[in-house]
Amino acid sequence: MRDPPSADAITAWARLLRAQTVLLDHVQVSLKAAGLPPLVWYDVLLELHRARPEGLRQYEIGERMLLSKSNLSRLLDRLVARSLIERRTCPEDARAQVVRITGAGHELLRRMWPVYGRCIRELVEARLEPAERRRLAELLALLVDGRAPR
Amino acid sequence: MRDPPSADAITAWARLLRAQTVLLDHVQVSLKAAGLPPLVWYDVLLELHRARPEGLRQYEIGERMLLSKSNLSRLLDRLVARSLIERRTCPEDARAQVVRITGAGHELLRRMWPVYGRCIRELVEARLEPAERRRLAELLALLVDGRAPR
DNA sequence: GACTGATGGTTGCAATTGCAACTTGTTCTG
DNA sequence: CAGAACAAGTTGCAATTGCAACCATCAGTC
Repeated sequence: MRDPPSADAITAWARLLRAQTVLLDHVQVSLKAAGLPPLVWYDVLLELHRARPEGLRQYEIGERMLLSKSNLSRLLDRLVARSLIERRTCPEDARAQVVRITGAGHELLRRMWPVYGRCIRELVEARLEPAERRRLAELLALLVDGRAPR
Repeated sequence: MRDPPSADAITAWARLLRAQTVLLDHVQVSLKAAGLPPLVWYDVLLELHRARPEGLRQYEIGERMLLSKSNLSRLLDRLVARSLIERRTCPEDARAQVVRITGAGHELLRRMWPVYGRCIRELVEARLEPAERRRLAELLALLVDGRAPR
């Protein structure tokens, strides 16, 4: 190839993929072992928790979480089926749905957090010193947002 | 929860998830836009390329890539169907399959690399200084392997 | 106000994935 | 060496995902 990436860029990339796969896998397995739903449910509910009390429109959730809209639509169906969220048509825009978290949704967040939090302690806190964690977070932010003045 | 993870651990974790999602998505979209197969094909072929000339047993590929065996079995079916790899029964163990990359497999690696490599340049090399890339790689390695003396 | 193009969301369909059961062959134990 | 436990892969089935077509509504233009 014309201008191949530098070796250290490739290494960083490879390790990013690997780290994410390994750690995420650990979390998913832990959740499943505890009889809890998949992580993406937690993420959705957490977004909705943060967006209280107004809730979010579906496309806003999709943007934040980088989920395709069809995927999201059916994911929300499942959450509605368990009464973890409620979907109601938006007063200002009849096409749109406004999504809100329910009491049961909060309850599930509360039950998932101990397992999820423990994973974060084991996987991140136990393996990196505070300064290292901060540095890692900083570098990952650069990776996502570039050096743009935000 | 009893002993919640520190804020910086949570931030680092959240950014890791986000970084991986955003960057990986970019790569997948680029590959698709170029009419190329998904990244996991590349990864498998690359493992097999590295393992020349003997090839690998299926479970070895599974271990390296953290793929479930049923998933892997069918993924390899697809690669065989395109003649990118060949599967033949292992002489020492009649249960096992030995997998090798073919000429067409190498050819596909060669065609995917420009697109993949460009992504790495854009996503990693362009956004982090060399020292930052090395530091990131270092921290991610700690995250995966712990501080164990390797 | 009717027409055109964009937007928010859903749905049908095909491809991928995960789980559990199964097949075949190996290894261990007595 | 028989029998039990185990390991490598495959397969059936259900759940999830992605893509494209679609429906309904909204916004802009004339």
